Order: sequence, then C-alpha cells, then structure tokens
Amino acid sequence: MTTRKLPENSTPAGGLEEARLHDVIGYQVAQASIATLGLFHRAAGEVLDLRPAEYTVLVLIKENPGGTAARVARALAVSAPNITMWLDKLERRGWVVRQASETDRRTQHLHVTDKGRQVADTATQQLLEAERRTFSHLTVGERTILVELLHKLALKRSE
Amino acid sequence: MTTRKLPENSTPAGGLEEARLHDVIGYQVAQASIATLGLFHRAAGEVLDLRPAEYTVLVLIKENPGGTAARVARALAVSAPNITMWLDKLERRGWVVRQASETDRRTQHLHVTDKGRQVADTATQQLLEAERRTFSHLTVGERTILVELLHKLALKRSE
DNA sequence: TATTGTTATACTCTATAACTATA
DNA sequence: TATAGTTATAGAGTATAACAATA
Repeated sequence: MTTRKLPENSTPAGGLEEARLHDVIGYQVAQASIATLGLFHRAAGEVLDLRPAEYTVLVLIKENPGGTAARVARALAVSAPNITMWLDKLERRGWVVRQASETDRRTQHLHVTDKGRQVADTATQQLLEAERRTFSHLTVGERTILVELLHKLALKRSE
Repeated sequence: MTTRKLPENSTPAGGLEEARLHDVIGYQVAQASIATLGLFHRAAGEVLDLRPAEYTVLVLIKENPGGTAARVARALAVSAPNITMWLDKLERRGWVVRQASETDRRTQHLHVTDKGRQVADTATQQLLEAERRTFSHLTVGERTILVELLHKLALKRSE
C-alpha cells in the first residue's frame, strides 16, 4: 500500500512523496494541547489557583494512595527534584501529606488530604463540564474514541 | 442524561457521581504528549539539534510562506518576544529569512531557505517513520481517526 | 490610537550535580 | 553499589513592560 504510487502522494515539483506535517501525530497532539491547556486555565487553573503540573501530581497521588515520589516522577517523566518542589507546594497548601514509611526509611508514602481530594474532584468536575461545552462539536462517541486512542499512545513511552 | 442516576456513576462512599480523571481529555492529551515529545527528541531533536518549538515555528513558516511573526505568535498562542527569540535562532542557523514588507513597513514576511526546508522535511520524515514504528499497535485507520479528532480539538481555542 | 516587532527583565518550570540516608 | 529524597544551582522557555516605528 505504501509502495503504490498514488496521485495524492506525489508533489507537483519532484514527483517524490512529500512528508506531510498534517500526519505527524506529535504535531497534532501539540496543537491540541494549546486548546486543552487554555481550557484548563480558564476552567480550573484560574479559579482554583492551580497549575497544570500541580493538578496532575495531585490527581496522580489521589488515584494511587500510598505511592512514592519516585513513582510519580517516573509516571510524569520528570526529574526527582522537580517532584520534590511540587510536593513542597502541595504540602504547604495542605492538600498532600508525606508519610514516612516503616519498612523502608528512605521512602515516603504520599496521600491526599480531604481538602486535597476536594480540590482535585472540583477541578476534574470543572474540566469535564468545560470540555463537554467547548468540545460539543465532537459527539460522545468521538470523545470516547479520542480518549481511548490517546490512552493507547501514552502506553508507548520509550521505544 | 446527566440527570439520570446510573449505577456505574455512583461512588461506593457517598452515592454521588465521581468525576473521572480518565475522561478528562486534557489529561489524556498531556499524557500522550509525554510519549510524543520523547519520540520527537529521539527521532528528530537529537539528530538535527532541533527543539520542539523550533520545529513547530519552522514548519509553520514553511507551510505559510510570507506570513508574519504576529501571525505565528497567534497560531502558537505565545507572546511576540518569544517568537522574536525563535526567529533569531532560526535566522542565525540560516533556516529562515525575514523579508521587509513593501506595503507595511512595520511587518516582515517570513520564508524558509532551501536549507530550512530540507531540515523541516527531514524532521517530518523522521517523525513519521518513528511514529509508524512506535505506534504500530494502532491501525492505520486508528491513526487517521486520531489525527482528525485531534485536529477538531485544536479548532477550539478560546471558548 | 492600534499594531508590529524588539529589547530588557523577571518569572516559571525543568534539569544536573552534589549530598545524606538507607537498602 | 544502588535507590529515595533533598538542596543548590543553572538553563530553557515563557511572560510582562517599555520602547520605536509605522499604520
């Protein structure tokens, strides 16, 4: 299929296939993230004084109670000092607690507080509502498919 | 539909609907971009000494020859000084030229050089090949749908 | 008055290096 | 030796403010 020469794959100039930007998934993801980051800022960031990274770390801890900082760092593909900084901020705001481990005295187990859970849930609720409004030109089925395909993309991290 | 209480929407604890992180499109986009940014770095960034933003600005100029810096800034939703910086870098590398406008002496028309076009095309080619390999667990149809749905997302920027 | 683009400057976010403590 | 986490520090990328030139 890729070896067959189709008219729409040949350029006017040289007859060679042109690499099409439109087909680069990473480019479309980047463009889409302009929209989703803007939506985050308006729907949750501004009202709750919440940064995207803050939200992500918070919900990750909420969904994986007792997890460690190293695990969060790996999940987000960022450095350990970076996570330390975000945990400092989240702890300072009373949304996350670091609990010393009893079996391994190097590690800490992370948990959200009631207040932290409330912030995370409110933010998620706001985001879902805003997305439903803003992306109403997508059907429910399309949104479901999109989420699943994005999820499949995210599975491949280091190949 | 949202007012009807469905069993799968109630939490064990309170009986209230739980806002599901999994359904937040922005979260999935952010997770997916970890994968695509890593892929960019390995497939094009490292070899061509190219930053994601550099690539994006370059291809945007290539696909919109004669466009202005202000237009690029709006397209990427970044500030004007930021674009000035990237244009400086791209011009210094001989990939982009600023051409003074004859009708409006404030503006410049942006064009890629032959070298710039070559870099952009090579990068795009490398990215497409790497994505085809890395995301081979998606069918061609799924990849097409994904690109189209992401494109539809990107249409909604400021609502 | 508004817009284009630049310079100066500061802030945010992320990383690397060096370290302590523990396994 | 390797891992978890912190501190110190530097770099990349972004923004705002102030400005000059032009519309």
